[in-house]
Amino acid sequence: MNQLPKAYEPADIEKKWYPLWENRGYFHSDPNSGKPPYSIVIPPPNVTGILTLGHVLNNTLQDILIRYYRMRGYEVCWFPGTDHAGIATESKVDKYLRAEEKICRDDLGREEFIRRVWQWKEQYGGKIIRQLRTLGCSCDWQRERFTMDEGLSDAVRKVFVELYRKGYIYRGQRIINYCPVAKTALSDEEVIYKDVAGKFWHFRYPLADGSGKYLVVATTRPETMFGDTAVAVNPSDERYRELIGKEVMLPLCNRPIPIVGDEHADPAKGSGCVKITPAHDPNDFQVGLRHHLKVINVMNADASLNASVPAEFVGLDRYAARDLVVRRMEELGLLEKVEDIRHAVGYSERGDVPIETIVSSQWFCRMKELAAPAVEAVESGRIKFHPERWAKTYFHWMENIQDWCISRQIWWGHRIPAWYNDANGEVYVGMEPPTAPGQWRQETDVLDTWFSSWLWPFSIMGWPQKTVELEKFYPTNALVTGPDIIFFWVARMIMAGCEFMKEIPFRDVYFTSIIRDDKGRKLSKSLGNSPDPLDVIATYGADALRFSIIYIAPVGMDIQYSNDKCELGRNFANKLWNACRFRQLQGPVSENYLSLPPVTELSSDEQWMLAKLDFAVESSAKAIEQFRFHSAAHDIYELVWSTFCDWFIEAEKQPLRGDAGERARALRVLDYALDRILRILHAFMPFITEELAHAMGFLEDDQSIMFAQYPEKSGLTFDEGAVKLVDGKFELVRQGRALKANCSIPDGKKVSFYLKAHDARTAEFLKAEQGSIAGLLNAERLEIGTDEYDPAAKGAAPSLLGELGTIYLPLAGVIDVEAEKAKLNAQRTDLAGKIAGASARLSNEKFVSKAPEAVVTEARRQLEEMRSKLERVETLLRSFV
RNA sequence: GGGCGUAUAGCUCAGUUGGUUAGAGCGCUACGUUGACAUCGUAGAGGUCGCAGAUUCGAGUUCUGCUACGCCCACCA
Repeated sequence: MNQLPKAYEPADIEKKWYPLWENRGYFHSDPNSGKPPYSIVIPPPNVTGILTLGHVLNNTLQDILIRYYRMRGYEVCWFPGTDHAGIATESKVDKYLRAEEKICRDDLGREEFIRRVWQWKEQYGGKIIRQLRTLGCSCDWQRERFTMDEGLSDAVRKVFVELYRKGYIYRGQRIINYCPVAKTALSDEEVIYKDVAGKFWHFRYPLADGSGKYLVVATTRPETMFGDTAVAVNPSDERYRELIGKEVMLPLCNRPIPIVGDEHADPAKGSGCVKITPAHDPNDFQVGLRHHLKVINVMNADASLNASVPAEFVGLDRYAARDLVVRRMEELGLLEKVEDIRHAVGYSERGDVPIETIVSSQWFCRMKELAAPAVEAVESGRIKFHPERWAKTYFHWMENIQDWCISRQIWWGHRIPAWYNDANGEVYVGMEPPTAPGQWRQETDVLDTWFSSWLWPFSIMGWPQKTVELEKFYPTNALVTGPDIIFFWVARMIMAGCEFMKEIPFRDVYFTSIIRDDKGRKLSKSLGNSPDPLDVIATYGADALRFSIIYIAPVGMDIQYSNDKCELGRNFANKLWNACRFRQLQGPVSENYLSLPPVTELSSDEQWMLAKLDFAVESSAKAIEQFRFHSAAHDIYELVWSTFCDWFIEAEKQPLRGDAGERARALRVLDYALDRILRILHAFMPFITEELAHAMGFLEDDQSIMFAQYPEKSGLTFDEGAVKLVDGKFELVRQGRALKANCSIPDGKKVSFYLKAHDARTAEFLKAEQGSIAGLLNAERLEIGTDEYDPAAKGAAPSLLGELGTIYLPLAGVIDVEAEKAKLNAQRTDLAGKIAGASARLSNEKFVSKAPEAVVTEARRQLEEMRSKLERVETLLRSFV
């Protein structure tokens, strides 16, 4: 066994263990094992993606669950993989080709472009998957999948065909969101609304009867006026009732359009007249349907104006057209006024440009029927959300669910399995191309990326084939993801699971916090405030990053992250390292550390330690099972640093210097505790715990802490009184140190203390602990008694009162009497106030009669205690006179 | 417009079903290398728990209203 270096250096250790784990197949699961299953599917990162702090948090949490349940004896499987991310990848590769080869998508043509994307994917894709290994994630890499793998593509086609045959999937002409950069339709969820400054133009539309009268209509989108096919007024609006059925002359086009009566027009808004552009506005589209209006699309795919508009506007970009329309209207004296407004404008999620709403022929999926069982699954509690409140968001969306626009006019993705026969107008939809004779032309559109993602929990396990993986691991246990994709992904997976598997895809959904910088800003490349996790790992270590991010993650709120917060985890790792180093310097591991001697043979300190350890074993396990990771991390941190290192190791330095029996027992308890601490911690800090478990001799070379059993409680029953006495003992030690510090005595200088116990039984305990207390105080001499101690007789002595007694620091002649008196007076005032409060409460008849018995008894006990404390303070004060 | 969240120490946050004297980490101050650890130790300063009411013997904790900040959904001709 090599001696541990003085400081923990994570780099080499992390590099050593991960390949070893992976090569030994530790991450690979056996669906045929008899163990109970525990499974998670990874939220598949984009194949173009690189590791961000969001991924670090998300995947650390999943790894904690996986490692925890593995140690609990489950057959765990964490299914990893990546998403083809249609639009994102297509534009990324397009950019790459433009930069590297000065060619673009359209130069290559569909087939060649797709070939090049695959090529790019093989070469650069999936980087994030390699980075997850650096973080220590114990994914079953042999089961890694990609959403465009053959099997997963089968699943997509099968689902499409099934839903088509069921009548849920249909092709229709409707208003959709359109991104002029990606030149494709988008779903409602891919539109981000931003509040921006804009203008509200009020135009005069002259009546067609030549009377010179006009109607005023207002718009934020002047360039779409060429698509106007009516002006609507409310039928109940007296001002315009007479005009319904008449026509206005659409300026610039000089095309007459009807005035229709429709409830959509709100008499209270503006002039009460509203222009109707069915091709470019969802509401107007509905009005158009009601009145059988013409639908005139005025835009090309890139959002420039098309040939349906007057010649001087054709080909103009939408914003150039807007300016020109306004100018021409003004010239015609038809611009009534312009208002500045702030309004929400839809932006394309990927392209970050304003989207267009246009009428277009697309494929849709009807969602209402699919939503019903998915709502029920969450309502009934079969699926639980953590934090629970996200269920409200989910219900709200599900109850108002709209049909899903699933077709995309791009090339990278699952091509829609539909074929058209132009000769007879027939449409064929099937898993395989049509075999019927005739000229068949396949649909050129591909499916929305999420149309494969929503099948992920079962397509990754081989569906539609019947596989042992599905049999064993579906439904999965937990899903860990961000609340930002609750609609995109979580809701749809639940729907798909219910529809195609007739079974929910997961039981618990844990929504992670969003990570921000230390100023509360979102992390983004453009702000340059997005740290590279690999740099952080290189600086602090993967364990440190993992532990820190869990430790600082507030419950259900955003995380304020900065790299220096990783010092917490690094320091913690180093503390643990040195605790083990201390133990190692004491000699080889105890033979029998896996068990404990009977309680009666343990010192009170040891009982104290083991009682705290038992508590932490239980509380941290419960916290993990309830998805309170942050609380588990805090419990363990406290256990290791404060309980084990600050107090227990320090206290055990005495028995370690004792006789052989005492020393052996101390070593055995230290080993027992350390072994368990490492196992509790392993899920959080996999590398250092594996290293230490081996270095300490807890494991053989061919073993791994990954499969060590998660600790159970010791099974011993500790004397509660004894544990409390130790708490009191440590309090006295703390007070003794405080006395020394208050008198400005350097730690290194040895002084004598006098300890007066409150009663004979306590005195007996303290006497038994005399050596221990003296050691912890680094005291020259420590006297213990119950007899009356007269500080004046030995010179004025500063003192402090604890639960068990009073500790004195006799300093003949050297202490500041006035300062001492001031301190005691402050203590007296404090106690008197509290006693007044407590006795007031106790003399309140209502409190005594209504509060639970235990609370009243406890209050009485405390009052008594404070009174006797006060008495002692006053005695001391008198002694100074 | 509808919904959700947050407000506790200088900063970031804990605080379980109401029950004594509200905690931690970082930062700050003082002292300190006693053979695990200066990535450390010891001690200390620092809080009328956003505001106003209500319920209760008792409220950081429950209820109502308000203020501030943040997020989501919808609408905006």
